[in-house]
Amino acid sequence: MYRTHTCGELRITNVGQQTTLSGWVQRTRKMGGMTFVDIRDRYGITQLVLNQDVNAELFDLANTLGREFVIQVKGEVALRSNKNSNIETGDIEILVSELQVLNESKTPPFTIEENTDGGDDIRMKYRYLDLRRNNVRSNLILRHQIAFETRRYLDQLGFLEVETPILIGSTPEGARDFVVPSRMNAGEFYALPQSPQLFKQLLMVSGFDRYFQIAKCFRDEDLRADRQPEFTQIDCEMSFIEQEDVLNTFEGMIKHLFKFVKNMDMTEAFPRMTWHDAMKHYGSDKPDIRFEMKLVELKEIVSGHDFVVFDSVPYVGGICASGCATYTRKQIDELTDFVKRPQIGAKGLVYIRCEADGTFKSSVDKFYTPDDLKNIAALFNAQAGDLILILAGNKIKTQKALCELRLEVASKLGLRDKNVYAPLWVIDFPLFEWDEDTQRFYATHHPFTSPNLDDLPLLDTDPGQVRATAYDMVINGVELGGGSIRIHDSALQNRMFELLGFTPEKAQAQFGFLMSAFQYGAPPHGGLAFGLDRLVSLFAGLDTIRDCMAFPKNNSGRDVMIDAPSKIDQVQLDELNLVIDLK
RNA sequence: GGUUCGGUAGUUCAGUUGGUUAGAAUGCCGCCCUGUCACGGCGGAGGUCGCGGGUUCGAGUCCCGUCCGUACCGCCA
Repeated sequence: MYRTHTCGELRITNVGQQTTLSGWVQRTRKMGGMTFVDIRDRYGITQLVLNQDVNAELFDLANTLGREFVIQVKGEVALRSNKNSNIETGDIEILVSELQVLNESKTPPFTIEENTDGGDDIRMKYRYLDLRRNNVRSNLILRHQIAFETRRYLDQLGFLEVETPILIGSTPEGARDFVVPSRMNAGEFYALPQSPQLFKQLLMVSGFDRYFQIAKCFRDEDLRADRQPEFTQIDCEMSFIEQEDVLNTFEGMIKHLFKFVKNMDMTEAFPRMTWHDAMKHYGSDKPDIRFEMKLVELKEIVSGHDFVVFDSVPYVGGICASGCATYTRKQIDELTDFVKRPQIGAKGLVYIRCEADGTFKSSVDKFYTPDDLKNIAALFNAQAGDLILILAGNKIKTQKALCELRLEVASKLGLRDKNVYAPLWVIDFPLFEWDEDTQRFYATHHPFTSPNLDDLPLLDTDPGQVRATAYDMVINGVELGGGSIRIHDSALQNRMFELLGFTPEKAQAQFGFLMSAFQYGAPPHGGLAFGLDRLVSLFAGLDTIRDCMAFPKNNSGRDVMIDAPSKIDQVQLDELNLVIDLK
């Protein structure tokens, strides 16, 4: 028997018992005639003690142990004379009577500790060592708990977990597909699913009624801290429901997870905000509502004062940074540089300082009287001591820039506390987005999203104004998940394809199976999907989803541990009828 | 495709205006140390300054190119 206990479970009540432990050497401390060894496993750390006077041979062996050696020890659990309150097993130690080295270890390239000395690069190359670290492992434990509680909640509500294929066909809309060549069908390719979207709708046609799946999804796009080429969705679909049913069911799921994973009670109903209001007040379709600082539109009030910057643009807006009137010139310059970065793209930044004495000081004093400034400040409800920051330009771009500025200022003010969770639903997304480059409409969500039935007449007159029955759940400015009520009527679906520029033939070729299925009695249905990785990283307070995945890929989509992707043998290429022609 | 920051000891980093033998911490090795727990003390080893070219009497440092990594923009229905 390798062990009778784990390295994390022995307590003062075990004193006097004989025990056998197995684990990794965390560290040894040599005191001369006495050596302490910390032995670690997934459950914790226990101190071993060896005394030269008691057993010199054992003592010498212990002094040869290196970090990360795998050892087995037997001995008596004893009370420590000097207790360590920092660890759970700190009241006891093991008086070692037998010691066996199960496996030696090379010195690891970085230390296996909470605050490791390894950078991301080296940690990813030796990810199996990185995963021995407490904080990384605890993220995976959290992930397990979330997945487990998700299954428990949905099972209780009668949802069935159904697996859908990984090797499917390519679809033109949406993200770039990962593609897999078919040996048995020369010259043809599978694609990996971007999501199980079509399959879950087909399951509704099959009468499965309530489906979910914790599903791997694949998108071949450039990566970010919160984007990996393969990621996991909690994918759900329901029949005979309306938007309200979906929102309630999955608001309940998130509350369940907060309760059973984070032990936090979320009793309030999640607020709902239309997409239109989200853009107007926050400049974003995923607003962070942990704090207010809403965007205020100023075009009307600031126009007509001969200030050409404001007069010549379609949109002027600002935010009020409370308590920031004390910002120095240097701090304001930093904010100006921030918004002028090419990624944000503002031309400049105008400020109005609401001084403590009730007067106003601004960078545009030349054009506005103290009364003008007072009226502007009133729109923000600004108090003495606040700082108003104003941007001007193209409406969408400037709102986006204000959104970034708002988040930046909030970060500086400490308003983005990771322990505070502010969820909401964003609803009433537009059904279509117009693309200037290709001069056509694209589906904002996807082509199977049902229009809001009240807006059906607009489909013919002004498609850009049609609202979709689509919804996103947003927490702390992170889009955690989203979905829609789907079209279940093939005539309406055909109309959608038409508006999206599909010819009937192309629609038939791409989605014929779905259109056929819909002719055999498709129930009204809808659903959504949550990003499991984002959910876990939000719960764990991580800045990147990589640290809640066991084996993530780097920014270039490489797995630096196994060195993938990689070249393949000519034999394999020949089998697949592939010729490499690098440009 | 673009923008930003970075690449120096096993690791994390410092390195002045371009100037003698490139430093620190940590890890590693050796010796000492009987109550440590980030133990402590003494000593030691350890470097293709990412790579290639250029400027210069002289380049870790300046210039050009390139590769790699990071965050972001585009992209991600």
